[in-house]
Amino acid sequence: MLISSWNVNSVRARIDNIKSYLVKYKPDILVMQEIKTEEVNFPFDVFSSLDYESHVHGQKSYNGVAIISKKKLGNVETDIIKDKLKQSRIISAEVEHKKKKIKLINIYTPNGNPVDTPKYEYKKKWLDDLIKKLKSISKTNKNIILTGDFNIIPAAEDVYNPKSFEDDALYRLEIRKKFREMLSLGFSDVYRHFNETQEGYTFWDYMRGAWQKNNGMRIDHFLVSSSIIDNVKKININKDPRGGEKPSDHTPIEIELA
DNA sequence: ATGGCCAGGTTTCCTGGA
Repeated sequence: MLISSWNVNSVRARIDNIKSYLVKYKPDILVMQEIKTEEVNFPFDVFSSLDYESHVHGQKSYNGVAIISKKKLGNVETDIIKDKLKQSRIISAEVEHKKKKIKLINIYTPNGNPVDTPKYEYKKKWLDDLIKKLKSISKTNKNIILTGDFNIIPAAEDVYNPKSFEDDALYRLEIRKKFREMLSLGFSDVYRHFNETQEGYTFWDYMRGAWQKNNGMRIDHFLVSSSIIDNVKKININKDPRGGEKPSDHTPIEIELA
């Protein structure tokens, strides 16, 4: 089973890119972030014509997440975190794989910049609420896949210029600690599980020729429970879409479950 | 050495992104 996560930076502006990606790589499940549209304007028909069912937690202009799947999903929820600002940043569902009932959680963590503003406080609170929820879910379901745009650079090797990001909301020590806190609950950072030091950027800014210079960062992740890690055959950061026409600034990250 | 982008909506500027 191939599961992919991609911050598409507008599902409507990116629809041709997404279609090409689905046709070429045929993920069983694609979770998307920053769809930037309400459910009423979501292109359900495009995805159903490619045999995907769609589940959407939309929002006008900003944020918004969705899960599209070739496999039947159960128990879709969009409110497992109470979001004070009512932003659409999480959607979860259950999928069955090899007799395991897996809870798949798709997140779009707040960016948090600039750090001396309420935006940063919102990010910290949002991550604290997520961590609390992960703890409680873990009690009843041991098979969890947490994926999406975490807006966290976990370590120095995950950004082209760590020095300049020390006081950035994506890399501040306080934020990296929240990522470690998630790992301490028993999750594996799948990319680092398979790649000890190799860089694995998933985002390159549109500005300053970042893509051409490979000035990237690793902020999109797959975290899986210990019960799932042995099912993971491989993880791949698929750079093709980032190099294409009118790309998103993020590129898909994919895991293959055996 | 410096600045460089893109999307949506409130549309010819503003906000947000990372």
